[in-house]
Amino acid sequence: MHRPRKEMIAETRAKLVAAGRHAFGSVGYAEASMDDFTASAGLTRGALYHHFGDKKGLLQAVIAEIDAEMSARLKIVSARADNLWQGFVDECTAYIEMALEPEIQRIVLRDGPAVLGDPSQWPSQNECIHSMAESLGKLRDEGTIVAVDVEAAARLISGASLHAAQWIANSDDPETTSKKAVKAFNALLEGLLRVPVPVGACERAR
Amino acid sequence: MHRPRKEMIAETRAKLVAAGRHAFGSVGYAEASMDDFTASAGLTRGALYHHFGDKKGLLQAVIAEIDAEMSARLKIVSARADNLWQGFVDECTAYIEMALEPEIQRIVLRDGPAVLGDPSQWPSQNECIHSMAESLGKLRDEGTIVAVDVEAAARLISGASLHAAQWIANSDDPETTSKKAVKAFNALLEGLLRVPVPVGACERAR
DNA sequence: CAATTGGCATACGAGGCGTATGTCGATAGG
DNA sequence: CCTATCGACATACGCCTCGTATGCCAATTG
Repeated sequence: MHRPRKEMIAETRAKLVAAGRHAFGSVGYAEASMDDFTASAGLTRGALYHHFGDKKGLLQAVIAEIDAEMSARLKIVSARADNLWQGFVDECTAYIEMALEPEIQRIVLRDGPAVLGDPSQWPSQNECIHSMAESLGKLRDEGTIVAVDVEAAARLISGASLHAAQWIANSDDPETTSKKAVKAFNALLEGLLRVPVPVGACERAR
Repeated sequence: MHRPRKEMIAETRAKLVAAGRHAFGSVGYAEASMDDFTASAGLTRGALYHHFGDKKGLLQAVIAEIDAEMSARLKIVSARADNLWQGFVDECTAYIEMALEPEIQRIVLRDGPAVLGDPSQWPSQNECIHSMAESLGKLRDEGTIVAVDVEAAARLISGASLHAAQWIANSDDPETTSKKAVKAFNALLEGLLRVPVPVGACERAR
């Protein structure tokens, strides 16, 4: 019976990830002492180095976990809508809302890029951006949006969402700031839509 | 004659900022040793702590310097165009191009937010975002764009530009990636436009 | 010309990180 | 059933970096 053994190991990994996630999320990556948060999990740095190589390795594992959760949430949101476009807009809104959560904002959106470099190069290949690109691909095939590179559009939108979220989160009056941001955001999104008026006007102008 | 004295002090400050800027830009904030780069300027950490308080203080000074340069460049670009909309589009393009520069990308866009927090709260109140918001305000008064909060729009656009730039910079084929990004970016920008589209905008979008 | 201020260097202590090494229990082969 | 090996994790050590306290020297000021 070699199950208990494997389970203990998995549990140790999980405890380290959880402790790291909490520490990174609350005090930030740079200020999180490995001695401290491994001890809070009843372990030492020895276990951390054994499983993750170094502090960066643990950060990667933490981010991969959060990224998977975000991706799952986005998929649920987009699948729930009546039509594809609405599903996509809901997905964007959900993305902004997730970016408002302190843990996600700090670990994935601030410390992550600073420590691990550009997110588009991460091993956990930004599941949630891929999810958005997928939705955009369907919309393009459907003819709802103009012909653009879906990954490019997804990245631009996620970038805009991210900044909007940070701006809102640190605002004096998050409520009204949020309204402003969402309105401007929707205006930008309409640029993607293949509606008669803008396109016709564009061609006539030529 | 108290000029030489003041000049020496200003020169020391400038040397520290320059050394820090170089170190932060090449190896990153976290990896930059204060002992090393102050020594490279012929000084010690004593001078740094005297003038800037701590490592973060120097980073702020470096970012303020870079931000001022960026703002000046953007103002020149937007003033050079034939009409306001064209000037704004040029400004956005220039912003993306600046975000491609490794020094700006690393110091202002990656390490800065991680160490100093959300850029919208910085003392150097993001001059360049303010510049973009100004341009947008004129466009709105002119009736060229729809009625949105200009600061919100400016932040969304800068966020999108920033991500686009990082994506391009780390791409295997920056040339074609750039084309994709710019096309998608222009599509989003058209969401801001009232119809009819000003002449010139269409060709650029295609 | 003396006193004081301020710019900057030196010296010291405290963590934090990474590595090398040790220990113990579990698994596997005979 | 017994033993050898391997892997999971802890402990111990040295290096580096940061922040502060202290000291020195030159320049300004009255």
